[in-house]
Amino acid sequence: MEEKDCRANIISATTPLFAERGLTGVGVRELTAAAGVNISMISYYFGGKNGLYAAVLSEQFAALNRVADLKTLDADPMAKFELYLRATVARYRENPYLLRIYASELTNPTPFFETIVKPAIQAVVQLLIDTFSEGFSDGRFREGLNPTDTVLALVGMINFYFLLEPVTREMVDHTAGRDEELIRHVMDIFAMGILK
Amino acid sequence: MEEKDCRANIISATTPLFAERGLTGVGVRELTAAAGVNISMISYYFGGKNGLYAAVLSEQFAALNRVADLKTLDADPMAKFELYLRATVARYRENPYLLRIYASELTNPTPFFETIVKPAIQAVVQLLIDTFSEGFSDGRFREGLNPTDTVLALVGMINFYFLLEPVTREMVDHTAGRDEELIRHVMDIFAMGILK
DNA sequence: GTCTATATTGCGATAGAC
DNA sequence: GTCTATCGCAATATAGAC
Repeated sequence: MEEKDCRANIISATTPLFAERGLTGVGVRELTAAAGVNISMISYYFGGKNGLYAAVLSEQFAALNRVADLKTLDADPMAKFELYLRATVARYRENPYLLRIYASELTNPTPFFETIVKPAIQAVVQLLIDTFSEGFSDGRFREGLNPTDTVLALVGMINFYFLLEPVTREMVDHTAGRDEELIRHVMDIFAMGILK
Repeated sequence: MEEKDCRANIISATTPLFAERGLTGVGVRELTAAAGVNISMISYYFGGKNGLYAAVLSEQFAALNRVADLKTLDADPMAKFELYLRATVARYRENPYLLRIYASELTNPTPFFETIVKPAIQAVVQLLIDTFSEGFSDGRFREGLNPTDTVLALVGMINFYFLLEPVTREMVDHTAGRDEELIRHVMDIFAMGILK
């Protein structure tokens, strides 16, 4: 296998293992077996298990950075919030491992939390706060709302819904077919909750 | 140290380590060093590291089971939702490690997820769904609301707020002094979002 | 009940052959 | 660039002394 393919192949084959068991929960032998490569390839391409994990993390959070496209968009704040919801749901569908790695870094941070994870999430939250402030100064939202709390409420509704999937699997339909209903439902509560 | 004290001491001293680094992220040497006991005490009292972790998990989720008190309470649904919020916030203040272990089990489940974690969370969610249904059949809530989605929105707003603390620490005051404002804010959005 | 000492296994990393 | 073989270390667990 040539270099570029091999590197990418190792990353994609090991992402599910890191997502399900964490950095410390999986060993290099299992990682390389899943990728179908020799054990020494991890050191060769990534300088070690931690280096491979950092590469996995970078790839995952690159997807999150695309939310920044909202900034350049010319739309009113509520439409932007809805686009955020849609982008979030779409991202979790395209990439079923992102949320696990995301939440795993929040609860059991590795050395890469500060450099890769935290800045990426902060950028999204800040973008949403700016969006809220825009609508607030236009007088669209109720008085007395705290921008950060409001934004974190929206972020929490959608993310925790997916995070709880292992627990609520038997209580609610988690297939993509219901995504549209979910988005509408969250937007519904949020809009009624904050609009004048 | 006598038996009962020693057992309890090991559990309380190792809970922070398990919470911050996960079951696989910490070794028995470090665990026993933190508790100030000999390495063999883990096998003696708990039959091994996994047994200790299970004991830690049981203790943590016992706190969660106290939410079931809501069931016997004679109050209207919105008051019950507010009590759920208050109980949740109080629980995370009393026990700063519960949420991390909780979320860690959601993302990187151990063998104890199915037996200890999942049933405890399901009971809380089901209780809130029943509370919602009660208010819905009394005609208090807007038509078109899905009970499960609505309840998960509430659960997500409060839990994800705390989960994001490592990221939002510099953006928002996370001290207990602001808890009352947070609860009021979440209840505000939720009530406006679902009431007729 | 608590200790030391050790058995056993698995880990991550790499030297060196090809 | 990819392999085998192995090094050095840390892991969990426990036997057996006290």
